[in-house]
Amino acid sequence: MDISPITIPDVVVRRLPIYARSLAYLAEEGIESVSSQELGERIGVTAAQIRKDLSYFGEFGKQGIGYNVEYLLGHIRRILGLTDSWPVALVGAGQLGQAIARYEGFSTRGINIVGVFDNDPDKVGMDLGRLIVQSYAEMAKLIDNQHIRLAIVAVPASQAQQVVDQLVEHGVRGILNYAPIVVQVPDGVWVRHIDPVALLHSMTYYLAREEARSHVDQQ
Amino acid sequence: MDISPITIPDVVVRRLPIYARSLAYLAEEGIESVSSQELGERIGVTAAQIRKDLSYFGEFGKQGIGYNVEYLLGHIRRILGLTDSWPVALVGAGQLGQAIARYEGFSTRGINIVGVFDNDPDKVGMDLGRLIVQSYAEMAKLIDNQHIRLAIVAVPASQAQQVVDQLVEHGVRGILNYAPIVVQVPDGVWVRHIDPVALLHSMTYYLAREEARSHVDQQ
DNA sequence: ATGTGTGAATTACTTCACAGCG
DNA sequence: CGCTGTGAAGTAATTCACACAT
Repeated sequence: MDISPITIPDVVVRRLPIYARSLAYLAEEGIESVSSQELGERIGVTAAQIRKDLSYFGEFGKQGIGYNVEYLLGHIRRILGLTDSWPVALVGAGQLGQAIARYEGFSTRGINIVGVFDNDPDKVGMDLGRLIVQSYAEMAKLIDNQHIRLAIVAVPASQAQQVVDQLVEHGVRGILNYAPIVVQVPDGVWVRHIDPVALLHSMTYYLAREEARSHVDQQ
Repeated sequence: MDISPITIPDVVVRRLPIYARSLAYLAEEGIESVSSQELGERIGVTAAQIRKDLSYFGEFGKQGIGYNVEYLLGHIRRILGLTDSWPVALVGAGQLGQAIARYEGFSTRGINIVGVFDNDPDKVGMDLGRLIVQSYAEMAKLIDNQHIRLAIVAVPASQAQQVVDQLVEHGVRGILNYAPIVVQVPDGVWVRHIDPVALLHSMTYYLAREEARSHVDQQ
């Protein structure tokens, strides 16, 4: 029934934003052309990987030259659906939620936080500069009315699942989850997790082994 | 020269902290035993994957029963080097750095932020509750004296590389980088990146396609 | 010359499926 | 029985290497 034959591997989709990010810096620097080799060195992937990844979507380079930075960046942005900015609901107005709400780096990259929500009555009404914390009731209305598809969850782990359930119920289809818990969502809903502690733990593994090794070496 | 034959795939190492996190919740709930099936359902991986991952490190389960939660958790913590807490330097005392400094979830999981540093004279001296912002000169001293191996970088992209260079120079071997740039490090130094915008962009890809599809369907 | 785009080869990762143990 | 641990089988992802375009 569906015509599109090949689905793009998720690993590739996850790399595209990194390519876009690096290309944006190159554009800022006024660099007009870049080879897969050069781009790869900047972001720590092989040239072949970049070429292969891009080949899923078309032919954007010129043999013997490389890629036109603006041209490729425009294409990747279009592929990622970043031609318009995306309205995003932010749930949780604690330390982390406040920092996210105040972070300037979202709007410059097509992410527009349109509401901050918390169920703590003490937080509702709080002024976060550009935004004022609202209740969950307002959240439901906003998502419905403005057709919000993306949300950031920055609530404690104990509340994350029920918040996600509510978001999904109202039509959110992509969730960036800062709570240290794997949330369950139905098919068709995307979740990405951010757990800084888990990332640190995946490094302590190597550091602990290195530490042990160097002690042995000293014997 | 080295005896250890098989090196563990990094994907496996990255999953261990997720297993540990989930096991810690199970322990809190008072659950004593868990099967790979049950654990897998909680965290969204297959039972076979969990068993295979664990098999790299030993045999921790009992046939017909499953895994003792405390026992397995203890083993994973030991594997990850989490028997003692890790001292960590935090660089950058902006909105994000402040939120990280105040976050309670580090200390409960073996990560102890022992210093916050910023090169902005206006920020140095700032009271962040448990910690006071110090200068980069103090940072170098602390890393040297306390033998700090882990750092969190929460400075603007433009400063990230030079901060990382300094950290590495003083002996830091694991870096959690919040700056939206891929930093270059020598061999033997580990870096993990957190870029919420890139994660959101990897979801807009799917949402944009879904959106387009539903419009076609309506014709 | 230089650097893309891509099938083929390789390597890495996941899942299967079942022997064996409690 | 139920569920682990694990070789074998099956997928997926990456890298190679080269024809071809500029």
